[in-house]
Amino acid sequence: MTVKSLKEARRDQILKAAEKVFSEKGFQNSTISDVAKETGVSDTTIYEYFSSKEELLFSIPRENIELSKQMLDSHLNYISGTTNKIRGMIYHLCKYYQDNPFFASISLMTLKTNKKFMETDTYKDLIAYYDIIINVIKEGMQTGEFREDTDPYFVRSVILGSIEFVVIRWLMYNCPSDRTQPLQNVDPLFRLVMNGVKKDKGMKNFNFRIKIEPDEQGDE
Amino acid sequence: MTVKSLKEARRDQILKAAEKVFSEKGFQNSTISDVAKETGVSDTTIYEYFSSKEELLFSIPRENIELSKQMLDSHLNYISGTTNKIRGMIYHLCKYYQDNPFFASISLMTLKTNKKFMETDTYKDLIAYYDIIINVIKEGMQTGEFREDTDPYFVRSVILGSIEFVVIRWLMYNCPSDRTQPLQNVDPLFRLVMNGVKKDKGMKNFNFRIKIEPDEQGDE
Amino acid sequence: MTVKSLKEARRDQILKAAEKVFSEKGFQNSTISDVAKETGVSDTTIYEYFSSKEELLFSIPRENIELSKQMLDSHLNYISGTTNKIRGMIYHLCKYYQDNPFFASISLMTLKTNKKFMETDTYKDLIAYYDIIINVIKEGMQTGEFREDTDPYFVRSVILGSIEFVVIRWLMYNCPSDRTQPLQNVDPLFRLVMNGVKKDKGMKNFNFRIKIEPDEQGDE
Amino acid sequence: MTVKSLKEARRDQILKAAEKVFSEKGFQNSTISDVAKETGVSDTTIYEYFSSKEELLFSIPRENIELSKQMLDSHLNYISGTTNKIRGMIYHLCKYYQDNPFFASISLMTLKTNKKFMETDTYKDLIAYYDIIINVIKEGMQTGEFREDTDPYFVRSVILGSIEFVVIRWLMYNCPSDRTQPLQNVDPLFRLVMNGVKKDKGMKNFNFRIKIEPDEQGDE
DNA sequence: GATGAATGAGACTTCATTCAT
DNA sequence: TATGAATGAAGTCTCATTCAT
Repeated sequence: MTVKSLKEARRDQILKAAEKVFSEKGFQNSTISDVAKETGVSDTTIYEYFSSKEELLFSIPRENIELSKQMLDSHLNYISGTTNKIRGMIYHLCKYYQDNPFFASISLMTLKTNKKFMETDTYKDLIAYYDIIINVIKEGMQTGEFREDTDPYFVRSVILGSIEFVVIRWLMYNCPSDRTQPLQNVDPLFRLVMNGVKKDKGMKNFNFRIKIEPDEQGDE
Repeated sequence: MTVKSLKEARRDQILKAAEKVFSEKGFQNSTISDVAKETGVSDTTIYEYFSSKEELLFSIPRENIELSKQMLDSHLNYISGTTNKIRGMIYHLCKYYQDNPFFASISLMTLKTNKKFMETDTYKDLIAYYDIIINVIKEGMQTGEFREDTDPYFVRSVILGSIEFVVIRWLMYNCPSDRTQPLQNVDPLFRLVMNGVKKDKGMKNFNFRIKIEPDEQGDE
Repeated sequence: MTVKSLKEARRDQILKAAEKVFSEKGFQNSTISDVAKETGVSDTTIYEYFSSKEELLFSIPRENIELSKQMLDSHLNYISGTTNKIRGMIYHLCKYYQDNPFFASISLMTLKTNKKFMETDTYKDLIAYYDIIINVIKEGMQTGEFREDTDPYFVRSVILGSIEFVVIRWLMYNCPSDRTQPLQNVDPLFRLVMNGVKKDKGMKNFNFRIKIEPDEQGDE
Repeated sequence: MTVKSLKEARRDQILKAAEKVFSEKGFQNSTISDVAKETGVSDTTIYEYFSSKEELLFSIPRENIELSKQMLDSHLNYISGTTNKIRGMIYHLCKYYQDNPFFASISLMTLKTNKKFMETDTYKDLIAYYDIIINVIKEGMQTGEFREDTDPYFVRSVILGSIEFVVIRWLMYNCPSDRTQPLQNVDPLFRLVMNGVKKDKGMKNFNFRIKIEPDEQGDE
């Protein structure tokens, strides 16, 4: 248990305010002054904690990523079986975005297409974070749960792409509490992915040969 | 065959230049002056053709969408069977982005998250464009090719989300000519989606007999 | 009877259009393009007739002044007696402004405070025009109708100042057809001015003796 | 005695500078940069105190009107009799313009014909200010000093119109220290107005009968 | 530690005006 | 004669950032 220094607390306040402001108005349309007002301090104070507007932006995901990663790790420990882990990951990603729309907005709508962000350490953390998915898929391939010809990177792209797509849509329509919520897509996505990667049960549990014989009556 | 007026030709020049500039530097980091230089005209001339920087931005996708739609329609005419049409669409979307990376960049990295763009007619055209996918999927469900419990909107999200994800990645790494190219994902994506929506061929479309024989040699 | 050449006719069209446009939007807020549109020609055509926007502005009063002067001269010929002439002039000034609000607006709201206009020949014409008032007053002083200590320039300032004041007010409220119309002020102003300049009829023109007798009946 | 904050002092500096600059070059021909240079600050600083060039313009009259009103009120307290008050007002108006030619210029040559200014609160204050004249005239009518058929609004128009006319002339010729100075017109204007509104002393103070007898010697 | 005050840099946009057809 | 096309010059305004208190 860490007692946060005042300095840290103030820093967090600013980060939360920036997350909100940037998320609502967009990074480019937000001013330091907006963030300062939201925080309740003066413009100058922002610069006591962050050297530039951009650094402030890039600081936002750091803790979110760490937190999300911790949560996911913790949950995966409860889960055995790669199939179940895949679902756990999909669920967690959707849930984290849904519970943190400000972060989702900044992450998916600002940082994702920011080349400078790609050069930060935080981006490397993000990449590392997403490697969990790769690892789980590879694990599934090794245990024989998943097909050998699975391309883990492609599968990850489908998972992340689909989730990000629905989250962005949801954000663009101001996060309605309806069936377009991210979490609604968990099981459909899980099933689709599993269909793609899982070995056919029948194929898996039995070794057999098939001889297909023309069916006399045919059926188009 | 239409002869373009000088005015139209100049307008197209500016659009092409803007597409390039906005794509390379990002919309917010580009200036009208940059576009003017790229076009080879003065700043003022830009305003003779577009009333504002934003209008210039929003004008970029219009023709791309029309063209892409025409091409897709034209190709789909050659294809029978919804399954094949799905592949045709995935192929076309990937190909159009891959062949037009400037447009891809603006479309996916700037406009996709721009709320004002959502209010334009062009956005409505885009929505209408993407409805093709819905219609094909529904068609497949009606003909019995696809499962009745398919959610066309979800499937479309997966298709578009996955494609957009890999295209953005590719763009962020400056469009390398390697296996990360969008078109590389066509068949994996097609197969994954088909696995999810297709009725089991064996179970449905054919009547056949299976003779299961003990496998002497084992099976890898 | 002069037959106006096409050139002259076109020039007049432009002048009328400019008068309207400048009057409605103000000179500074009007563009050459506005005038061109109002005239129904291209921007460039304006420059065929006037070398600059300012020259166009300064050309507007010329004909108005000439016309107004002709009309006034013509009317004054019908009038004998300086007193009546004063009224004629006040009437004419009010009437011309009331009948030509576009001209009034440009004259009183734009040109009156434009130092460059003071250097034009048209301005000299205007000065000459207003000298009519001086001359009439001086004439009245010579004939003994007006007091010898009258300051013609001051009187003219009162006449013009009062008229311009009420015209500007009327223009600022968009020329309502009510009692604030310029012509409503003709007689009040005439009377006031006459009170100030006329020799006291009783005191001056006649010698008489007064016998003051107690008033038996009282007098309210 | 109020100690002005630095902020207020700086604001006043800017206002004074703007008054001078706008007055000398005209509002439209002046730039924010001109005002900034005259103040001795950067362009941006102007915007710290005024949100736009127009707001800066509209802020100029506020304090002048307040000050002028205070001065007039204070002086009127020393004066008894509406006749004397009328003179006091004419004197004050002329004097304030003469002592504050920058303000006079902006007020009479820029704001007077600016429709947007008419929508400001400051304009309402101005209207209220000028109502003093109306009230004094009405007072004079009630006390019987002025004629019952006096139109207070017309009289005010004459007073203001005449003063504004001579002030503008004086300003247009760069405020010479000669007989064209506004204050030179105080008594002529006062006399003229009084002639128009005052009841004839003789008529008022005495009741008498006049017998007019022919004068044997004749006169003039 | 916090901030009030100030600013440099630069962007978008407007418009009078010219040139070649 | 008329104009379509183009532009140079300039101005307002914004904002991230710094400095001195």
